[in-house]
Amino acid sequence: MTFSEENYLKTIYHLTTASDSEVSTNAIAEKMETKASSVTDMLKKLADKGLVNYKKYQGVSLTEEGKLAAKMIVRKHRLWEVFLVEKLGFSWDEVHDIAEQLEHIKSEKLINKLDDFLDNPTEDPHGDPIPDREGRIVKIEKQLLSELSENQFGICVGVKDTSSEFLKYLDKQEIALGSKIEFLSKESFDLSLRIKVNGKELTISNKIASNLFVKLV
Amino acid sequence: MTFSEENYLKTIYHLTTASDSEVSTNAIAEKMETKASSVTDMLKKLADKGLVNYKKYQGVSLTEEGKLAAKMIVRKHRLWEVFLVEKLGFSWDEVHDIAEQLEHIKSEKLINKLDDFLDNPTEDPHGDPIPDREGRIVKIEKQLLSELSENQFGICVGVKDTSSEFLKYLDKQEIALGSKIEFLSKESFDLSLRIKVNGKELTISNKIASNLFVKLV
DNA sequence: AATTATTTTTAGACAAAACTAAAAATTATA
DNA sequence: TATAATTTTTAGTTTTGTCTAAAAATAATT
Repeated sequence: MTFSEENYLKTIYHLTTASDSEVSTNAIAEKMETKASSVTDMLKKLADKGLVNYKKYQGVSLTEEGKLAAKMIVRKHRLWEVFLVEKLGFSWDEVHDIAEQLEHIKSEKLINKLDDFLDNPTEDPHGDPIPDREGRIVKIEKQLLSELSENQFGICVGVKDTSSEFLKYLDKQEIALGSKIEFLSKESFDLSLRIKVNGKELTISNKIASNLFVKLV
Repeated sequence: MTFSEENYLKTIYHLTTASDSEVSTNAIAEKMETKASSVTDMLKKLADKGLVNYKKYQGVSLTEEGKLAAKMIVRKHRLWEVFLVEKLGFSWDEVHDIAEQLEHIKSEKLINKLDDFLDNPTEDPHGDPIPDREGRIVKIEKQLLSELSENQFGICVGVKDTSSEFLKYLDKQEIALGSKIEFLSKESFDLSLRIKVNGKELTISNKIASNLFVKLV
C-alpha cells in the first residue's frame, strides 16, 4: 500500500464515520486539497483492490477490509502522537504533522511494541480513541461543552478541532484534558458561555464551546 | 528532498567514506540494486541541486552540502536504531529495515528531542558512530579482531557486516558489544582463530573475525 | 418537464523515478 | 596503437499520482 492510498483510506474513514454514510468525490477532494479527477482515479484503484465500495456517481464507502486498514493507520497516527507528547515532550499542538509522516511506517511489530511501551493508551493527546491491535475502538461517553446546562460540571476529555490555533488558545486559557469545567451561564444573544476553570471565571464563544468535549460529572 | 534522493545521498556517503574517493555509477547501482541508467539520471538531478560533484564518466563525490545532508540521514537512521533496541526491546538484527523507513521522517525538532530522550548516544546498536546535530562524528579507535596478535585482549565495539545472519550468529556464540575477547591463536592453514569469550574457548573463521571490531585493552 | 447548474468522470498531458536497448566514452588487451 | 571489453550515458517507455479541459451524469430550478 502506497502513502497516497493510505491517505485516501484514512480520509474516507474520517468522512464516513463523521456522517455515517457514503462520501462524495468532491468531499474527499476538498478534505485532501486535491482535484476531483484525481480522487476518481484513486477510487477506481482502491475499488480494484477491494478496499472501497465504489459505483460511478454514487459516492464511496469502505469495505470491511478497507475499514480495518484505515483503522490501523489511525491507530499508528494516534500512538505516535502519544509517544511524541508523553515521551518526547512535544505539546499537543505540534504533533499532528509529524504523526502524519510516522503513520506510514510499515511494521506491525513496531507499532505493537510501541503500544506496549506507552502502556497501551486508549486515547491520543486530543482525546481521540486509539483502535487496538484488532481494530476495536472503545468510545467514551462525551458531549460538547456547548450542550451543557447551567451549573453542570464537566471534565474536558477531548477536542473536536485539533488545529494548532485552537489548541494554543486552550493552552492560553489553561484548559487541558482533565480540566474540570463548571458551566455557569449562556448568553442568549450570541450563545457565548460563562464558565469556571481552575477557579477562574471566563467567557468563551459558542465556537469554542462547540469544539470542546466534556464528560459529565 | 525525496526519499529516493535521500537514499542516493546516503549510499554515496557510505561508498565514499569507505574508500575515501570518487564513486562510480556502477558501484552505486550495485549497492542500491538498481540500473546504471537510473543512477545517471539521479546524479544529474543531485548535481543540479548542488549536492554532488558530478562530471560525466568521472564518478561522483558529495559537496559539503550533500555530505551534511547525508550525515543527517545517517544520524536519524542510527538514533532510531538506538530507540528501537533500547526503548522498544528489538534485537540488533531486526532494526535495520525499520530504521530505513524512519530515517526519512522530516522534523529536525523530532530528531533532536529523540536524541535527548536517548541520552545523546554516540554509537548505534552495531557500534557505528552517530553524527551529532552539527554533523560531527566522534570516531572511536578500533580494529578488526582478525588483526590482533596472540594473547591480546579486545573489547567488542562494533560489527562491519550488519546483516541479520551475521548478527544472529554472534548472538548464538554469545558475542555482543562489550564482550571481552581473548585472542588465543591463529591457524595458518585457513586463518581461523581460536578465541576465548565469556570464559569459553571457541573457534571462529577468518570471515567472522574480519567483521568484528574490537578495542585493545 | 425542460433547462440550468453542479458534480463526477473521461481523455489526454506531465513530472518523478524507474526500466530497456542502443550509442558513446573510457579502459583494458592483444 | 588498434581493437575488444567494459562502463556510462542517452533516448525512448512505463508506472504512479497528479493536473486541465471537456464530456457525461446527476441535481436543482424555473
